[in-house]
Amino acid sequence: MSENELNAEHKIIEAAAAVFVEKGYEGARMQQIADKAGINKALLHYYYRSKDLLFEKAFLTVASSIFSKFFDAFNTEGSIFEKIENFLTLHQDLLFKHRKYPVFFFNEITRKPELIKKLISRLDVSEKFEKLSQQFEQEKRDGIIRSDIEVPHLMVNIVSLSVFPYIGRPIIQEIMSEFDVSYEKFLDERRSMIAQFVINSIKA
Amino acid sequence: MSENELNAEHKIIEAAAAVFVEKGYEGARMQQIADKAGINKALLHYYYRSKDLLFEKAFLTVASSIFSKFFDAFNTEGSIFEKIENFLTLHQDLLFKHRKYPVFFFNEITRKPELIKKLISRLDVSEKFEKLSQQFEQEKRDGIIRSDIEVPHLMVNIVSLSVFPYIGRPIIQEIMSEFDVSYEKFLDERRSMIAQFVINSIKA
DNA sequence: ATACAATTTAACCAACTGGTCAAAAGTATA
DNA sequence: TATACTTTTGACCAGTTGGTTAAATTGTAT
Repeated sequence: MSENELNAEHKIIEAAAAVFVEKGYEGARMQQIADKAGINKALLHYYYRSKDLLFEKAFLTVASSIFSKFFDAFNTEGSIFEKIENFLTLHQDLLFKHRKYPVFFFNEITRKPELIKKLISRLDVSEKFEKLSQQFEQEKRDGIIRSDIEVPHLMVNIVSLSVFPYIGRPIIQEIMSEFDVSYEKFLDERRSMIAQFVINSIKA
Repeated sequence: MSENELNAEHKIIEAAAAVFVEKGYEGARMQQIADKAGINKALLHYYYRSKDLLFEKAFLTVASSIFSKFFDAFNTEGSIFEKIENFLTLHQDLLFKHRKYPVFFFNEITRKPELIKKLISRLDVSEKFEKLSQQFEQEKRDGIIRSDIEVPHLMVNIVSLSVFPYIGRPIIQEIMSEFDVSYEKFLDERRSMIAQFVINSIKA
């Protein structure tokens, strides 16, 4: 088996992920997934039994791969400000590469919240967040960031600012186009702006 | 016709909006909408021809009602900081009341971006944003907010911070539950935190 | 070459979906 | 009350959907 001639099992997951992200669970069709994978529809059921199980497998595969990268960004050398910048660079790169993923992801976990428990138990989220949280608390004690900063809020703020322009893209882009602002340029500006905005608001 | 005995046309829109928000366009069933409205399925088509047209009518009705309120918050007396606080209070009240709306809204406009043009032309968005933008620029010239603040980014930042905890609720809530943080409390804390966070980062 | 298991397919199916239609029920007008 | 209209309904339909099955094909070990 060569590297680009994947086996059916793997081809199916790739095709399923692409179709599910594009159309959502309800809008996706098993036939379309089979076509994209270049196989017969019955083979989908041979390997993954049902649409539900195929979705879960594809969802968890892609989500695990993406989320595990997020934590890596904080396991780098440097100050807390540099780490925030590292995370945002990685986050923005991934968002740029997978523009449709955020809306898909948040829609599906809202439709079926059990997915989150399965995703979290795959990655070692608790432990990683614990470390991250302690790091922020240390920076507070060291007087590097403001002592009234609540760490959970700060983390949510950083992700919010980074991901929302991709979730709300159609409406923000349309409004901005009326003011002749290019959305590509807008997104690019945000790369440095967000870090600046966050750091401004937390530095002691 | 009494006030709570609505006519069929109106009952249908209310039922449609509820089912569409709950299940999304693809997941919603005409039969379920008819049941919720307490009428026959054929009557849906009698009034609104097709699922597509019914969806568009229900979507635009609800979205227009919500969005028009947003602009009101900025047409109040007081400093720019008070206006930001006003907007965030209203925004958070609406989000609390319609928790499932954001994910529905952003999913549907991603699926069908034409909806945005129709929504924007209904409200007088261009004019309202122009006014709002000029107001921010004036505050910059008056030295009340930092002169390097880009207004479009600031507006997106404010909305991002406010709405994201409702979009990402399932995953944030699950992670926080592992650290014994109540999500209700977390959302409540954000009401004052967001305004503080934004003002910290823009005040001159 | 043969037997056996794993993979892949074409054909099929029952359930469901959005949508139609002709008839019935209701309502106003003369 | 007879007439013309709008509103509401039950029954129905064609197309689509996820899923099944038995047979064919391929791979593999003996």
